[in-house]
Amino acid sequence: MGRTVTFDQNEAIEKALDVFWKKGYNGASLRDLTDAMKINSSSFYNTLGDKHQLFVQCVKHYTHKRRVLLEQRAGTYDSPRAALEGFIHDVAAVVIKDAHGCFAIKTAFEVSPDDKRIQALLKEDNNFTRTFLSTLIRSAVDQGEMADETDAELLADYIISTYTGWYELHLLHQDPVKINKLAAFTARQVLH
Amino acid sequence: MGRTVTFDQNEAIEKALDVFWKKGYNGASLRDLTDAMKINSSSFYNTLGDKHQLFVQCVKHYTHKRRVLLEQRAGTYDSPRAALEGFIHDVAAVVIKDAHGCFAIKTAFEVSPDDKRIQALLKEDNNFTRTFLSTLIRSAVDQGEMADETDAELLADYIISTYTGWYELHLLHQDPVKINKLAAFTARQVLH
DNA sequence: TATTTTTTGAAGTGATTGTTTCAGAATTGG
DNA sequence: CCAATTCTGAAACAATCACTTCAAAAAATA
Repeated sequence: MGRTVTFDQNEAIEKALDVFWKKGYNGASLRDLTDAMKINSSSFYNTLGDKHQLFVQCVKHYTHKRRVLLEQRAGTYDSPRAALEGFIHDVAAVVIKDAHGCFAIKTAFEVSPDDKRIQALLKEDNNFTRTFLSTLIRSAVDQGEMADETDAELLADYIISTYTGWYELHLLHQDPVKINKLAAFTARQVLH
Repeated sequence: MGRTVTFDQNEAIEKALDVFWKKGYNGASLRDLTDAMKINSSSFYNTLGDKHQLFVQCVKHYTHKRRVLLEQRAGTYDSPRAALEGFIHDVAAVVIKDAHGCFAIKTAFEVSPDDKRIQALLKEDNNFTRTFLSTLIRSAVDQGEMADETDAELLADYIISTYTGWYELHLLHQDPVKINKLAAFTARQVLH
């Protein structure tokens, strides 16, 4: 047996994600990426493949991390209605925090129309969030916290499409108050 | 006097806009652009400036065109409430039609954090839409078509942020029914 | 039509793109 | 400690990037 790889692959992907997040897929050069990952390009091509494969790994890493976070948070609430309200305000906090917007949304607009591999990953991530929300909504209905005639799927899509817009508004105006107001308004609308 | 420019500058900008719209700022090469515009690169640099100046012109062209269309449509309705409802369904139709999403939103995510010139243009466009909507809402309130306590600014931001998300959903799922359902739901929520 | 002015086409600029090559350093199992 | 194997660093790859140069073609004025 020969020498083993010295650098942490997961750590490298996180560094690369930062670069892609900031500069986008086309805006990030391989030099930007290898500089951030602190590995030589030969090591990169030997282990992680090429630029596109790295990007796929970054998208997977990002969506997986969000998924885990989502499930962790959900467990801390003691009613589905409270979980929904918590979700909406959590999203607002993330929108305000992320300087370059949501990596998934950014990627959806930049590469997804022409890159079916990436599109499939983002679609899957989107479906997960929708299922997560619609399940929560159905539980709330079952427990009498929300009206019986509520369309869970529709309301889930509604919530998702609403907060997507918050990212754009924050990118342009950088006004945290505006985002928080919108979140409060959305919570009121959804939970009436 | 010498020779005059033979190509139509406005037409060239429209062609360039198509390329930027499809490939993004970083994804579009100068070859892509001059090929689409059907002019030589020397003619391009002599008249339109460089890549970034062309992009600025494209953003201006796009936002201006939308602005004109918005004002035209608004005149065809006979009540502010009907105009609001019409606006929401018009947006849904555009979302379904545009293969690569809204150029302004796409650009907001791709370049606006690092390009203050572009950010300012998009912010201005966004402000125009908000003013347009909030004016409409205030008129509706004045005419007794909407509740007195309505926060016009907030509701305008709410509508904008909601339909931004429709673009992303349509990019990923390409499901017109879903978009129309969301539009109908949003109209119901806003106009209750 | 002659002259002046400007545009145009083709080729070429250096820099950067993503990717490869390969010799030598490093680390493993025997 | 040796030999086999694998990783690493630096240099180089062709292709493409945004952009320039310049002579010749074209058109406007006189």
